[in-house]
Amino acid sequence: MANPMTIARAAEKAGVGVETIRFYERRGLIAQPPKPRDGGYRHYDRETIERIRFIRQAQELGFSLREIDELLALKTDAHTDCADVRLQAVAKRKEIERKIGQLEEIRSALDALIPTCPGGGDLSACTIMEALSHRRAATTPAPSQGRSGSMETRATFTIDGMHCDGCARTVEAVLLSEPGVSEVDVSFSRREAAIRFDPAAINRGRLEQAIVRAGYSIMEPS
Amino acid sequence: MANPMTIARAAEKAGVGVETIRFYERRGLIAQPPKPRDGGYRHYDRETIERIRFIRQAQELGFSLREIDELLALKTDAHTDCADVRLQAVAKRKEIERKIGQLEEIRSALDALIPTCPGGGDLSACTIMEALSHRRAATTPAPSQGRSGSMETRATFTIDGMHCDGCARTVEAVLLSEPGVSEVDVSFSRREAAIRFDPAAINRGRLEQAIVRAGYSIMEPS
DNA sequence: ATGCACTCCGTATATCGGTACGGAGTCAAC
DNA sequence: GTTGACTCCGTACCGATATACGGAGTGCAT
Repeated sequence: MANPMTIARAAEKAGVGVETIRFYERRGLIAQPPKPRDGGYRHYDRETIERIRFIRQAQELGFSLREIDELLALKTDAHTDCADVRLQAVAKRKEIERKIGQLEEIRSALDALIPTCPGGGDLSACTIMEALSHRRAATTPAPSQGRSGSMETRATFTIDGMHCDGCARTVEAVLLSEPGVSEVDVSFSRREAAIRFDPAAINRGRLEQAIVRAGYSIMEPS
Repeated sequence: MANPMTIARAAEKAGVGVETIRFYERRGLIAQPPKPRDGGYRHYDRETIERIRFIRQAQELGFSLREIDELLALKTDAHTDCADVRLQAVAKRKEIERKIGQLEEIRSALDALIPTCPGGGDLSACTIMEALSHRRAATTPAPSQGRSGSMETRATFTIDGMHCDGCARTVEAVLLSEPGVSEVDVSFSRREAAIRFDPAAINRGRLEQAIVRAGYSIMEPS
């Protein structure tokens, strides 16, 4: 390559800050790239960029930097078996599952609490405050979520590869440009696209194709 | 009470550590209890113990210390309406919900990844590693890199509609998936795509089409 | 040969919720 | 009146994941 890639350009390509790269180097996550002469600038190659992207990807899957360190060590170790990696992934899934469970407990505690609160008036009547003061769970069945019977055809996809709200709007635009699509709501945070369309004009397969053509991918519900 | 409650006993009754109480005092979450004489020991009353328990309860519901601070301020403010408290609880519920959603995304990403992994054998076959390296969904077959050694041309486009580095990588991926494209460098900050391609296999027009299909637009060079 | 942007390195700072330490003071019992 | 447990206070540290700053050096274009 003609002009060597210095840290700012590498950071841009990898989608991180300059300081972050230096931080990763200090952490030992990426090797300090060779400098032409003592005192010169670091030159980054594609490998390193890939490595940084690997780190960010793994972070998005909930791996900590320490775990990513291990993952990277596995990667370069010739003796590593695929099972090792799979094991890590499974363990991480379990951990995520546990965290979800905890949060769901909290949620249902709040769900139990909120409806019993009068929602106005003196604090002394506030059941939420009371519950916080004396730990007692309010016992009210949570409002059930029942909704069915839509006239229109809808589809929901979970989409991988969106990086920001702008991506979500891009996907929206792409879908809306397909014939037969009447309404689209793409959420970046939920990684979801909800689409209303005319089944006579278009089908799920074509919608998927449009998304994939735009550079994103569909995650099949398992 | 006959014998006054010093910090260790208070901590035990409240179910926290001694240092934690001192920490809460420094944070202003609980008032520094009166000391009998200058230089004496703190004496704790039941109120304070209650307050500490309140803090722990709220923490279990996912409130941060800062939020608890606000909650406690509400509690002592005579003008507080119950609706204020309820509002906090509802907001917290929403936040919890969002966190659950994020974790569920991570879980389903892992769920998509794990079953496709052979679960044994060489790392090169590991779809999990691959997904981490190239941020493509596990279900997508990896296109093999072919290198045709012939004349290559470069093209540069200015692109409108990219919102982040992720968008830039998306465009990169889209372009790389076109036949005849050998190297792509998309910069978000410069809003530019530099492409090297084989003119026998593809032309500028088709490259533009690919970008537009992905939801971005080309700004014509004047 | 000068200017300017970039980079280097070490260090400091930020958040969150604590925990630990060290030296001095206090309290109660023996 | 001494011993031993407890407490006080300030301060430093933990772990995670970076971000910010400042002064000196480097690379490149004019």
